Amino acid sequence: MAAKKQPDIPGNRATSYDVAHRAGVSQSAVSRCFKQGASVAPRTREKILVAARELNYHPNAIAQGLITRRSNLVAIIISNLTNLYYPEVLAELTQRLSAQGIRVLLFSLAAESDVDEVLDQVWRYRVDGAIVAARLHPEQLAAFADRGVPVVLYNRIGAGVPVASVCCDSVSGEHALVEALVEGEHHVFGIIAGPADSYVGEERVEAAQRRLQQLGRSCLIVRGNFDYASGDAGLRELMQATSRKLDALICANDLMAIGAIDSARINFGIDVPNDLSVVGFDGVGPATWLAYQVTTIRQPVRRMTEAAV
Amino acid sequence: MAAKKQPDIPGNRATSYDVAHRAGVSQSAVSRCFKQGASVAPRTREKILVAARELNYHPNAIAQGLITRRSNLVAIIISNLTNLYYPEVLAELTQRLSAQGIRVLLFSLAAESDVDEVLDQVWRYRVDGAIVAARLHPEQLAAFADRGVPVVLYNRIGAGVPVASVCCDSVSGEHALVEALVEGEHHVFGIIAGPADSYVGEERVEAAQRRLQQLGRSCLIVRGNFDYASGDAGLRELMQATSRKLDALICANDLMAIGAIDSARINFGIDVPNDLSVVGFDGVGPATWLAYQVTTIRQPVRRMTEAAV
DNA sequence: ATCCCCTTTGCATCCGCAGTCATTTGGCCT
DNA sequence: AGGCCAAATGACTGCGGATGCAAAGGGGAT
Repeated sequence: MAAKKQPDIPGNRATSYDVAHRAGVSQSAVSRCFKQGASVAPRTREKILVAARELNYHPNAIAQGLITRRSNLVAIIISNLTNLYYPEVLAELTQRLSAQGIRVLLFSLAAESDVDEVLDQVWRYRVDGAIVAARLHPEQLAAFADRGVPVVLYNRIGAGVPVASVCCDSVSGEHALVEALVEGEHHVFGIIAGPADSYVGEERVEAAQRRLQQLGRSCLIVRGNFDYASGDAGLRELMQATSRKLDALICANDLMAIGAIDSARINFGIDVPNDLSVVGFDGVGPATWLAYQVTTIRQPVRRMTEAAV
Repeated sequence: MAAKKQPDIPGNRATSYDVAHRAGVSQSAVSRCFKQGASVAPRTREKILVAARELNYHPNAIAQGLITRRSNLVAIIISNLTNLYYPEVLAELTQRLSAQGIRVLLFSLAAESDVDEVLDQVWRYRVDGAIVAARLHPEQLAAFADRGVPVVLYNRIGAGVPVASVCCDSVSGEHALVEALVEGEHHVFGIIAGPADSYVGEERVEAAQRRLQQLGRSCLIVRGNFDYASGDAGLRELMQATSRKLDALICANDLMAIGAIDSARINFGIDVPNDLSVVGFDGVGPATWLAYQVTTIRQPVRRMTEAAV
């Protein structure tokens, strides 16, 4: 008479015991039934599944995580999601991880200094791994190692610490871009680099610069910070710095390339791409828009994420 | 002698018992120490905190979740992250929720049909709430209610079911846009709508259309599906359908507006904005780029997310 | 029919922590 | 010094499910 549990009250979810009771078996049987590969008689399994459906039972992942010590969670830490490039990566990652039965715990940083707070949370949730697209101090990286949490750095590299990381092959990508430009009879080269502390930015620029030298070309370099506005700013700087007519521009990422193109057309009346060729790097969506058609190296998002998994 | 636990082995994390033992207190004390508002003597707290730091102890959120029945997790379900508009929202949301001590479990859908799989996971993790920017069947919505999981629909609305949702005030936004266009001496109006099953899309278009009628203007409407390509396609359709010179174009979102602008310039040689005014809706980043300067209503992301929390 | 072996099943225990209750401690007043 | 009350602390249980182990069941071969 005194029903301790009222199955109709919202939030009072069925447990494996409830299912077991209803199916007339033990809790272990229910547990085994939901763990594939376990030995359960077809008849029993059927009974249990029916009972589970009737009670609307879903195994409690929290409890599972507690006992198995596997949360099936990975943390994804991204410094600034508005980067235009990350959303694509993120979508790809979450879907791919989902397919593996792994859930994504997302963290996004308002400021780089928040990393420590975020990491605290990461530890608490006992994640099985982490994918990081943000700057990490060596000691933060070491913290992952201490706790046995696999980390994959995305387009970053560990400063002196051995750590897994997936990066696109910036070097050969830039080489290809430079070669294409040189073959296209371009002569006055400009480069808009990324911020000095960006690993990929530096790598790309260095690669481009080296190749240009090998091919006997020189170039001007200015710095941006990967956003749209710094494409504009970078172009202005370059225009001021050179007296000769700039006809090839290499940008460390697509967004700056787009900014530079817009600026060239609007502020300087330059005909892109006829009078000035602009190349970027990333292959983000907008680069393919009619107005831009930036030549760019599309980062192999798919393969990169696969490797990350 | 026989150390059962070797604290140095990675992955073997300290528990509250370990901390208690080291600090010479009971496990309860440790627990209380990390729960603010509990009564712990300052001296004891100090001892515990020292021990915790030495052992690198972080409370296990999984175990906490199991016993308190609060996971401190919210699910965020987004159908297509590449929408350009969502990343901004997502970043804002994660940061805001983090500030509240709530973590984000991210799900992204490859296809609308995957919703049920995703929901299964959502139930398993016993999330405390969910924010959904995807189409949900009424029965799916009902499932949330059954389980007592608060849902917030983002720019969607429940089909006949009462449910919390945050939306931007599309109606007055569109009214304002239309009025601005009419005052600007525009005469031939075109509208590129969203897909028929998009709630916000329809709402925006209807609002614009109604206002145009009130002001004695008529317009042509074609459909798109919110992406860049359909801005181009929509414009082509409109150009074909009307003999008079189109001079005002209203798009249901920014991305289509951008697509239309590019198409107008490149495929039709139209001078935007001098010969054709284009307005959008969203206020996504690229809309503010030099080349576009789309007039748009910026959705109040900040306030919307706050409301969602 | 008997025996044997393999598949099913149930029991008991543990994962790490929060909260309940009973006990102890310490401060303070008379 | 004795007594009293509130604050501080510890033993204990349970959240929901996984898993080792022993017991029970079923089928075939002899």
